[in-house]
Amino acid sequence: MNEILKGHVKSKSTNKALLLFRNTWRRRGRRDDCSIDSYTVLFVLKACMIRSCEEEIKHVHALVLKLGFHCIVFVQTMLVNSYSGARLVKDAHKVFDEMPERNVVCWTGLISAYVDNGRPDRALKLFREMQMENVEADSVTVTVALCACADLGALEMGEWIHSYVRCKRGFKMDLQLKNAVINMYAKCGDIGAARRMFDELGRSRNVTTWTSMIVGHALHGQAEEALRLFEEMRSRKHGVMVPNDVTYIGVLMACSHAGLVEEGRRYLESMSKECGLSPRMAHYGCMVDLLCRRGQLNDAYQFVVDMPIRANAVVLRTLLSACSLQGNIALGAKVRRQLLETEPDHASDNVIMSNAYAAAGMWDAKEMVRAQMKHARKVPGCSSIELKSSVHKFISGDSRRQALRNSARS
DNA sequence: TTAGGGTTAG
Repeated sequence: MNEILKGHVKSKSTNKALLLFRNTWRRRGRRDDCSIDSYTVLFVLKACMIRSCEEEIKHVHALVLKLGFHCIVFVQTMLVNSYSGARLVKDAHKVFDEMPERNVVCWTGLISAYVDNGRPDRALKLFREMQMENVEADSVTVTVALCACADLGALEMGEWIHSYVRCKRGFKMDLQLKNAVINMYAKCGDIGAARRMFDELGRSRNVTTWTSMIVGHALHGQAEEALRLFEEMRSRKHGVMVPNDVTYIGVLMACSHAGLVEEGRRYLESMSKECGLSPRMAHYGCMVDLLCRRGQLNDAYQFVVDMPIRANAVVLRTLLSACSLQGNIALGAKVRRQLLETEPDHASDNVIMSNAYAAAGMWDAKEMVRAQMKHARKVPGCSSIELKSSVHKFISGDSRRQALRNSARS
């Protein structure tokens, strides 16, 4: 049965996998050869992880305890990963805490869990704890830790990790890790270091290497270089290098930062025509941003109306912010009405609109929005700085400073 | 037979 389960999970047929397991579970006891073992629950947990269903994971977790498989490290690691996939980081951490022995894979699983769930600061703290427990990081752990640095903008920590892997004897830096280094430098503001690493890679670059560098240049406002790299990537010089949908996000971001409307439209069109890729919300979002930055608000609105998919709140908010900044009250009010349908109770939309009314001297309208805001949920603003490889987080309206002691140099 | 890799709009 395990082989069939494995096949279903591999082909992402999670329904079939769970159905097979349920039937086998029901039949248990009637036959002597009940084939449920720790491998079975491992595959079932993997199916649950793909589905990210909280109830299913908790149900299988209960079964794991009942069957006595809770001390098997493979099962425990899969539980950590499954809980993380369902955004239940506390549960993932609880499983980890209860593990009698932890190896590098389960440490990496929990570090990834925090990165995946928007807590890169906690991820780096764990990375340091892991080292203090003398568990040696491997290339996967380091790749994930570098991603946490990139998310936090923690350049010092990223540099330390980079020099650690370069100096450590016998440590093999594979391409995925090198790509993570490029991404870390680009996101942490050292575009020169990112580019040096990219140049060093030469012919061993893959599509992710190219994409990371294109996105990096775009984020630094170096649109010309980003687009030049894209054209170079597509030239025969580098063999067959097919851009993917993320590469196109980088290209559209570059166009947006440089105000290249026509080029942006052309790239969006070429995405499906030349590469057979379907634009996603993020691509349309880039185009809306591009039109807005050029001051073409009506074109941006028409673009949203003509989009083959319904605009999400992020796209509408891009448009609303641009209307507010450029003083287009009428269009702003129209977009805000759509936003209220798409995502009501988002305080920042009302703040944007209220400020727009205030800037236009429309005090009654402003007061009306302010009155509505009293019932809205407010999410506090948050920022962080890195000092001597420690990340310090500040929450607005909160005098407490959360010093996150994740010093790297221990 | 068994666990981990992270280039994504604002």
